[in-house]
Amino acid sequence: MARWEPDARGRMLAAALDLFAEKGYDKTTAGDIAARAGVTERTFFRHFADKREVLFANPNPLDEAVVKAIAAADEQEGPFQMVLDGVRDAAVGLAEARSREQAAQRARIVEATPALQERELLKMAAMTTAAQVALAERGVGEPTAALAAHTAVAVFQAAFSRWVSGATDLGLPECVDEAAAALRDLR
Amino acid sequence: MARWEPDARGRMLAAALDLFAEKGYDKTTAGDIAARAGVTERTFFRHFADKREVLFANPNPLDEAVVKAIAAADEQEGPFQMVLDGVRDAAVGLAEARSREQAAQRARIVEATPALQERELLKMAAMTTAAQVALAERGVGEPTAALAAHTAVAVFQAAFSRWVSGATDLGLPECVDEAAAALRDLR
DNA sequence: TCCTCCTATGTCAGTTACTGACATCAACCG
DNA sequence: CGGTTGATGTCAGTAACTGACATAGGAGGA
Repeated sequence: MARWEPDARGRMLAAALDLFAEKGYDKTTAGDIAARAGVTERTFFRHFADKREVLFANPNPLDEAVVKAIAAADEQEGPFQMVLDGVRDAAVGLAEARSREQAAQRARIVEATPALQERELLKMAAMTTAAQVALAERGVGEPTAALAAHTAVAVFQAAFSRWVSGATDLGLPECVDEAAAALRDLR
Repeated sequence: MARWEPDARGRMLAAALDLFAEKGYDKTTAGDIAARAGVTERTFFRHFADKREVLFANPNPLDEAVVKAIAAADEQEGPFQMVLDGVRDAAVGLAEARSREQAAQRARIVEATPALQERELLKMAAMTTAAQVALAERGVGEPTAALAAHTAVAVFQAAFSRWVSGATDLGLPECVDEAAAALRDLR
């Protein structure tokens, strides 16, 4: 028999989501989450760098998909299109990992808490930087790489918020296509 | 005679900048800053919502310039151009308020500290949202407004980082122009 | 002139997010 | 069977905040 119940991490993840939805992020202490998961607070902080991270612990981060797509992109595609393809792949992956309702609940929690918005922004910025670096490796110089990356990520964010809002029946990847089309019409 | 030295806030602002540059953000406690400014820690937190805010307490925030410019924009300008004009105005304001060297020192501190990057990102996001709202008031719908705002802010960020890097002799507003031109060539 | 309210600050105790050091013990490995 | 490992517990400590209350110049009115 094991010394402890297995999957402490999974239990903490679930407990955190529940508690944040029930009482809100601010009124939930790290100790609360640990207690509901049947572990100590110290164990919580061994698994998650900080209280916010529990909402951002993602087994397959979006960055990867983006970087991979850029590395594999067709030679003659423009830099923006490269990142956009990557972002679309990431969207496919995300939609497979989470239902829209799950994503929406999480989004509601994040939206209600500035501290969590900050962290989300940081993750998006990491994705942007990753794309930038990947572009640089394909020979794209500054500031083109930065702009392409920022713009494509903006498309992703617009698509994501539209998907989550429930204003459309489209899937997340299709929302990306839609937002990309809107961008082309911009200017 | 006054009960306390005047301009406690200004002293804390200066002390914080000094200490962050000397010891780094993480190794500087709120108490350290307060002590150097000749006040108590409690007073520090009365002036700044949290330790990070001391680096972001800006008398005239960039948002304002952007919103104002969008509200005043020419009827026939496209939404992206409206935000871009606003962002350029903001750049003029920022360059007037701070020398490039001041901006660079601050940027170095922020760059070295994830917690500060998060806050910076949040401020940028606030600027984006403000622009989005201002566009909506001019009748621009979603997701166009979101994309225009995000893209223009990306231009600003690219311009700012180029200006601060010292890789060019251009002023900040001219860097914005340059980045905007690079964007037009993108696709 | 004196009284009163206002405001910025000080004082202090408390909560919560984290961190480091060390102990424990099932499981695994030779 | 004994030694090692790894996930967890325990405990003490630091630092970021927060709320409640005290203090005393200064401004304004009676």
